[in-house]
Amino acid sequence: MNELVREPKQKRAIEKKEKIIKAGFDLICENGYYNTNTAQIAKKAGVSTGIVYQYFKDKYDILFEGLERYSDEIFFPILKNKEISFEKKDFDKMIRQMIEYYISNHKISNIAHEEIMAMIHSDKYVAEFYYKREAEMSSALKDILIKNGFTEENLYERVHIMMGLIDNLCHEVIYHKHDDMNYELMRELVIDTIKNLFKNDLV
Amino acid sequence: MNELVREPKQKRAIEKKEKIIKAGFDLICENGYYNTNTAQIAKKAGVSTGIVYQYFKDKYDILFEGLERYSDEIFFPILKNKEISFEKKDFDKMIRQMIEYYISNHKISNIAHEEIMAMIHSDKYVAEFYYKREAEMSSALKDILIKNGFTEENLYERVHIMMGLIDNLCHEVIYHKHDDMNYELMRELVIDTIKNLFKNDLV
Amino acid sequence: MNELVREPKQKRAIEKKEKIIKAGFDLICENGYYNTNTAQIAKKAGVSTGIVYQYFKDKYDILFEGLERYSDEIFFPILKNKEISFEKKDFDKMIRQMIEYYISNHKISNIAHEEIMAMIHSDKYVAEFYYKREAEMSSALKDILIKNGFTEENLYERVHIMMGLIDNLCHEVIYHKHDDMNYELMRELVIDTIKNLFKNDLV
Amino acid sequence: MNELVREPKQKRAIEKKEKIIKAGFDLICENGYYNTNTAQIAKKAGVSTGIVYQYFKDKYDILFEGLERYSDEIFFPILKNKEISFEKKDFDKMIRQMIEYYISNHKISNIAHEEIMAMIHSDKYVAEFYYKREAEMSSALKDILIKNGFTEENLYERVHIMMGLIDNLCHEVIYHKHDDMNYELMRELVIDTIKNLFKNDLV
DNA sequence: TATGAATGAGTCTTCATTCAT
DNA sequence: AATGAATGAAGACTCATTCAT
Repeated sequence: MNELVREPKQKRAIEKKEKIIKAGFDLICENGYYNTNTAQIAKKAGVSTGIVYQYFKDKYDILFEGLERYSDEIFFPILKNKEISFEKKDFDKMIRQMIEYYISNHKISNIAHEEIMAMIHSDKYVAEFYYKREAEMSSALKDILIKNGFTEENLYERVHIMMGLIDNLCHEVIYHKHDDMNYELMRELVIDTIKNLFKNDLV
Repeated sequence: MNELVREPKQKRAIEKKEKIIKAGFDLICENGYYNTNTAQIAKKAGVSTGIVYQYFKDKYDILFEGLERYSDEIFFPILKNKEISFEKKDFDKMIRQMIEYYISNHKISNIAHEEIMAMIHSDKYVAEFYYKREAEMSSALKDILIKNGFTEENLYERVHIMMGLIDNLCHEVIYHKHDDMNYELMRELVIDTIKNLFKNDLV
Repeated sequence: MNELVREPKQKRAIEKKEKIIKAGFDLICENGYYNTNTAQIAKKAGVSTGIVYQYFKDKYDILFEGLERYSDEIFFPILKNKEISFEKKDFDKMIRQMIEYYISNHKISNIAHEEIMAMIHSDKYVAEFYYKREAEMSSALKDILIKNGFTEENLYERVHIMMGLIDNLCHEVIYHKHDDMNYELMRELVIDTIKNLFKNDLV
Repeated sequence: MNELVREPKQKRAIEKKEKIIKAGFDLICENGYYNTNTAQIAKKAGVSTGIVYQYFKDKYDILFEGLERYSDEIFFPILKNKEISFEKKDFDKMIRQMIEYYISNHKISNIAHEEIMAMIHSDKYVAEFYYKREAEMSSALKDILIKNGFTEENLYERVHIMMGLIDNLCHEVIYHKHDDMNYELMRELVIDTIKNLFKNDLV
């Protein structure tokens, strides 16, 4: 363990640190944590192996800082999307937009998404981080909905269930096209189900 | 890579192979694939390291055969449960039983479940295997429901959505107790949601 | 840390372990612990680097087992010397023989002696081991002297002081020939001093 | 190897160099040469790592200059002690004072003493330096004794033997309390032995 | 079949030293 | 004269896989 891990202050150093994080995270997202080594990370970041350990405690630390920087982009980009209308009257449209957005986003970071999910399931701290972030995002979405006139009652729970439904649907659509599953139909069933969850708000 | 992997025919040999699979799978489930080595597996199985490579192409092969043998126990034990009534008139009870069963089962194989989920997300072939099995199980459940009087229309899709809802709920309950989430409430919401999915069958 | 360090049972394996200990100890004695690496040890022992860690927990472990095997040869060979007479009447001769023996022995394992002394001074466990062994040897010498008619009173302490005097003298003679020091004279002074320590036994 | 090591002439530069030497020596004394790195030294000295190599050829050089500055304090402080009377008539008292002083001094710089001893035994140049200094100190002590009326004959050799006896005794007392060794007794035996060495001077 | 000893490439990490600024 | 970022070789240790018996 290097006791002299430094927090870079000069602009160039900060950029270098970011480069390492990006390179490390990209590689891990592409090949998995165990199939990525520090030499590869250093090479991709355009630095020497030694410098890596002046910015990071260990290989794991690179992953973790990467998670902090980039996992929102992969898992929770919806709330940043300005085109989605969260108004009650646009509910049906909103759900459809969220699904569309989710799927297109998943498709871009397909492998990354899966590799990170793998880590969430195998590493305690990654899991902790992810679930905390997930809770924050559910809360944020809840707040947005309240602002748009949704009833507060059970809202957190309903939002959570809704996110799960969307998540499962999209995952299904993207990854494991079962031949005998009708995805158009499934999408409509999911949307109906979500609407039912919010039936009190939708008159 | 050993080209001479043999399929054991004698009884003792078959038992030995099974021992290795069991030992390997147990260890991987407990500590993860990358944190389990072949020496440990051999030791736990009570065989020499060398013999392992007469039964298996490589370490990965042990995992895979383990998956084939034991993953159902971890992921899809519900259908084997004789106490669950799948009749239409017991629908509410059925859902509750499934949730109960799912949770108690998860709790037992907590770590195993997570480690395998990790592999599903990081390994193409494990994923393929799992999703195929998942589809088979959904089909089987669908058939059971049909036998018990459920409408066939969209049934496969509805079953899939239902399983996802239960899965998310249980995962939530078991792993990441968010302080501000009311799980009793959530459970009832999920059950209502599922009932809504099958409203045509439930008059 | 390798949990699977094995204690070799087959003859060839035991020989191999001994070879590693010998190679490691020799290299450490010649170049010092920090200037010896595991690859060198393996090479000198004629084995691969990997095998080293099947017999030893770590590099330090090699050193320590070497100490247990060989340090007596370097530090306390006197008692094994059959030619030395420990009888009271031969006291003067005995001292001279011990000095001779010590010096010739030191000269052979000159560097080894110093490298181990270095470790004794810098490593807690090596020190502990050495001082325990030293005490055992002083006790053994005491017992021999008692058997040869020496008074038991204060004998342990007198033996210890005697050993220190011989040690210093020999070290002086071998390592740092100070130009202005007369070693012949010093030797005689030391012998006289020792005789004085045992004057009650020597009439 | 840096060919441009400069000898600092300005006061501030000299102070900086001294700071590095002190920091380096302190750290090495505490943790050993191999467990001290240049970054730690620079940090403790309050300078940058780069500057170190403007004042010193390499890490070893820092150690060596430290030795030159500070080793006397650790190994030969006795001669500087004004309270010790070296007169013939106070001989018994002198020996006792020296032993006391030695022990209390050892106790303070316990670890430092051992770490430097380790280097003396493992490094040729450190050994050379130390033994030269030791000889100078013996000479100085000899001169003091002559001034106080001691016979010159064999004095250098007798002083050396005496120092060795004290050294061994103190080391014994401080480091490895053997349960079965009577230290009070040993001390008296050593004092008697030393007196015997100087019996011609003590009538 | 079976053993377990043996291999050696591969991994993370450290650190003395140099270099751009 | 000074900084501290950067280098990269080197080291301890691991482990899937093979081999001699």
